[in-house]
Amino acid sequence: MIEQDILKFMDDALSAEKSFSGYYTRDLLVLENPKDPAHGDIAANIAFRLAKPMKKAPNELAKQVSAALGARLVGSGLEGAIDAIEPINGFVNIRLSVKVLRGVLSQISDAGEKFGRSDTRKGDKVQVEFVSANPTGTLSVAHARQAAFGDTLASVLSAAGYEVTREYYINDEGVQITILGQSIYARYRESLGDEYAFPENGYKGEYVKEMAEEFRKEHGDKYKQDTPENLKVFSEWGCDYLLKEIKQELLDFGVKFDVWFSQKALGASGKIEKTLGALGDKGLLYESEGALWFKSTQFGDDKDRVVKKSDGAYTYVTPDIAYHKDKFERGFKKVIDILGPDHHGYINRIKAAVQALGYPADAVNIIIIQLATLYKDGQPVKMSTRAGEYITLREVLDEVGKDAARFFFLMRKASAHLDFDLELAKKQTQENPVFYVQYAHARICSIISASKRPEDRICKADVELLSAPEELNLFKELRQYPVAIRLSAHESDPYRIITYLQGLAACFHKFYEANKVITEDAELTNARLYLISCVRQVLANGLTLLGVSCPVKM
RNA sequence: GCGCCUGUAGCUCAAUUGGAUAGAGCGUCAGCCUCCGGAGCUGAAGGUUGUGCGUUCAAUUCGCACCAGGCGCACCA
Repeated sequence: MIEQDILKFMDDALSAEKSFSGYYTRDLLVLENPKDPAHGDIAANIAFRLAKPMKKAPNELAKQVSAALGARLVGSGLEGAIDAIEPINGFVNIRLSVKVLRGVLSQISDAGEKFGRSDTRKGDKVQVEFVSANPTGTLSVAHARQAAFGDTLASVLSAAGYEVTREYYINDEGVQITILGQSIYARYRESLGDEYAFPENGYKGEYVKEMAEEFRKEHGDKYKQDTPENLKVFSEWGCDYLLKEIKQELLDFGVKFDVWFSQKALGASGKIEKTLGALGDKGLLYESEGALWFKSTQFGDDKDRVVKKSDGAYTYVTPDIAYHKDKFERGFKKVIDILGPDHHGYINRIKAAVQALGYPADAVNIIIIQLATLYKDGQPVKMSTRAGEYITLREVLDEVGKDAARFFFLMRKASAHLDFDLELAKKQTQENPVFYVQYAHARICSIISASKRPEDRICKADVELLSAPEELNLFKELRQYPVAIRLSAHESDPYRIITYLQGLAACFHKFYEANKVITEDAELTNARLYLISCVRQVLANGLTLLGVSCPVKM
């Protein structure tokens, strides 16, 4: 990469410069991309950092640095790559040559769908756990955003070179599952024509009635007696039924998990007891008021937590602590938990447990995904969990389709509330950002097809013919794609890919308005077809990362 | 009461993690099709970045205190 070469060149030059000796060190050298094109392609703020210790004006130093670099440019091997090194406002601005900027095209056509990916972290195992909704109902909008986010974050990390596992933790035993079984059972009795009291905290949704109906069709009145054995059958049947539905919904949303991890299996393996044993051996457990407590305050939690209630049952966190221990024992260096905003209070508990078990606190990264508010006709769509009424993932999918849904859920950073305008997501016009980006892709395909030259026959053309301002802008924009991936992985948030794609699409549309691709000039036509096929490749790479399709026609 | 998140143009949001004149889309107003997809493009108007201190050569970004909104604070899951 040219940035690395320039960094090394500058470091060598500045280290050798006598007037800076004693002041300059490598860590002061930071390169950035100026947003104003008048400031060149790469900028260094080194002069500001040297100003204080050297007691000199920044711009004075910027001039000195520029002169020192300029003097060493010839013979450095970079003389063809750098057009200018100039001090402005205390910054040292470097302008790359058109030749270097154009170089991105061959990088793209050589790497193809791998362009933007990196393998520098090969072997770093990362786990992304997300959705993990209790199988007691279908998935909601909140889960939908978590699903889009988790799946795409996993893709981004994988593009950044990590070895990623997507995992879903199934809460397939415990109080909620018992209540689910009771709820189905009650509806089952109703469908058999019996009077039967519906459980107080039961699941009141319509789907429970449908499930009971289904169950009755399968088994008749065979499970009519309300024995504990029979109720267990309802719990297990219901859990399996809903899990199957959840899996299908996620598949339709383009989300596929590598591992479905069962809490029941975790319990059966004895790992929960083993985990408590491990904590006990470290002296981190104590008994009080008939319950067993974990000294989580030793690791930054606000209060100690009960792990075993006075009635002998585990609390919600206990299996989760064992689960996290199991994650690390499976070799994950980094574990990412994606949770809903109702889990704020949970972060410190898990972090405390992870540390107590001997792993660093930052080995687990807990990301809270804020809620999305759906808007219809300019009005927020009411969400209510009471009486089992809520907007489901399925409804959003049916309403706007997979592409728009995924794109919209990812548009904002996870920590921000998201307004999701259902009308806008459906619109096939320029106002709709997902169509704006897809349109650019389709438009390129259309031009290539009109050129009567199949894409696989478009080869490296005479790129020196490409020098229009809009073409230079495209080179610069294309160069930023790997940066967008790197930042996105670093911040653990894919929204930046969306921002990037919107920018690239805009750059392309501007190019299109100003320059005709297919002309009488065969050489220029070739060169421009080559350029737009590179743009298409990068748009496709980005959209694929998001799980959004790349239409050839719209 | 305590904790987390958010506050930027009329609306929805950016701003390369502390950089240069805070940028896009929608909406408003004014333009661009004999032409590869007008599902696009060009221009104008629109700002005390919630408020106040502070740190810094430099603050939308970091710290503190307020203000406003959202969400959490169980021997529930």
